[in-house]
Amino acid sequence: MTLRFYDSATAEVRDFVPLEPGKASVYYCGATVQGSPHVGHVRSAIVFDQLTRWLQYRGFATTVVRNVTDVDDKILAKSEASFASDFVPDGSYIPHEEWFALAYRFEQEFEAAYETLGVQRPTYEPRATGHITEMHELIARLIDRGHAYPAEDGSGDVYFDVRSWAEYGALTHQSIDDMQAATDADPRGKRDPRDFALWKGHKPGEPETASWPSPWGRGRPGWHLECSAMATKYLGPRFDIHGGGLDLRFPHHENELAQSTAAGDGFANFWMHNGMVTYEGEKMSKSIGNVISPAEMLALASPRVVRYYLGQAHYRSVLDYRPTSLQEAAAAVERIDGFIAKASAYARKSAHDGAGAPPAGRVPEAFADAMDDDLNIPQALAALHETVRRGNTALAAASGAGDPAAVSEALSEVLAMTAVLGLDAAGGHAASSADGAESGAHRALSALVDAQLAARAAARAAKDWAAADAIRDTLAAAGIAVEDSADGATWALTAPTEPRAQGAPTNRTGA
RNA sequence: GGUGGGGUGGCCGAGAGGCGAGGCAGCGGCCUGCAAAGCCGUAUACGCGGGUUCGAAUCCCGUCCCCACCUCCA
Repeated sequence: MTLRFYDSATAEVRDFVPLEPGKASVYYCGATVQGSPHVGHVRSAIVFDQLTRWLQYRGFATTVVRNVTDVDDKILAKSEASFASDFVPDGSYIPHEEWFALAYRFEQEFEAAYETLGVQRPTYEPRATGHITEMHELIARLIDRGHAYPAEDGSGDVYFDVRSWAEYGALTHQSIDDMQAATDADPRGKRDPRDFALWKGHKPGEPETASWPSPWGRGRPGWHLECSAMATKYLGPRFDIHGGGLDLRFPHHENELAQSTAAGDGFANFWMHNGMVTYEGEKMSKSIGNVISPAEMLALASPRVVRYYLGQAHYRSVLDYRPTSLQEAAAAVERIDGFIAKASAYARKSAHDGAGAPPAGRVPEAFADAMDDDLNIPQALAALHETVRRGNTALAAASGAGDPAAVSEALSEVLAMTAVLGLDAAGGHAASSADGAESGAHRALSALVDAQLAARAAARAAKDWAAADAIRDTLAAAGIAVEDSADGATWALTAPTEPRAQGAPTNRTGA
């Protein structure tokens, strides 16, 4: 099967033919760093990380650009509020914080969340404030071509002239005349209420530090412009894929497309949009307040489980979060990890030459076909679980004599699949407690548990079942699960997912 | 008003004219001292009403409901 993606602009699945053979260029919208990340941001990053990893697996030299919007109305407003006399710190915002300090602080929070959840760093991660000159050049081109104009009210704003561009609305298949007039449309110096700001004139009261000189007066960038300027700077006037959340399709991406194509650039060949995350059927949104932070999720489950959960649905569908969601994901992850741990141990044992566990190999054909088909992750996961089952069967068959070849093959395939899914990267390291995790505390615990298991083995040998079971129960109560196998007992810490996580996150705001 | 996405078994979640993806939970079995883990088996599922067809969850007509975007949002 050839690699195909759904293109939002044409509303169809098309073969992916890169502009340059063997290469792929991807731009996806990162965050406006005006607050802490929430799961929607992280889902989007995971989706495009999966895309990146799959392009890389398919052999494309992939260049990925993700922007940081580090100046905008909200960042300035949050900063301004932090200086107000009646400002109340709420845990996320602190008093007297300059806008650039606030933006950078949240940028680092985003980076930490991405890192924890195994999102590969993009090739480039440009900030809007670092590309003012490129934006000016783009604005000048648009004015020259008759698609932009300085505000007629002397505000210093520069607007894109939507009526001058017949293709405006092409991305979302809307015509300007059918669009509902925005309730807060501020006509100011606009020729049409749909015209959007490329450049925002500096206003009295706004910090001087958030303004830059320009041919149209001091000011700062309009939101949409930065993406056009930075995408074309790093990827060229035409590139392969532009991504982002579905809610960015309009107006953000529509405006990007309009300004770039009106300026004469080809811009994106494919538009890919990930679906929203909902909370029990309702969209998570800052304005509604029903958001769950990645931090809250990570308090309930390991990074690996959170990554699995956020990445398990098809990227275009809605992902609905419920209080039981993470437990369900944890069960699936434990099944996968259980196989990896057992198969790795088996491979080390059976490899008399000390070769150890096999490295990640090729992905099964069924998995590859699913991924090629517009990143059909749910179907790819079916292939993953089938391989795990096959591997477990091989392990069971091996308990007598063995089927090391089959175990080794399944393990290498499973490792390849988890690598493509980014599960191996989440949390910084694999979750297997059988090896790794060589902290002092772990060593100490290991010694204590091994002693307990030795005592239990002795009790079992003496057929003192009561004593043996008492030891197992004690360990279980401490969060240590014991598993017997043909060659002795193994133990593992019970996954951190709280079995009683029935209630909604307690610090859910609103409602 | 305009644009787009949905309603699949107890739950999550694929599929898109004929073989009941996969996971979780449940039930039966194997294994186990008992468990756990693992393996095998196990479901009159496709919002509702019509229609087309040898055959429809998938196509057509009608109908009900949900969600998103059109305003900052991943």
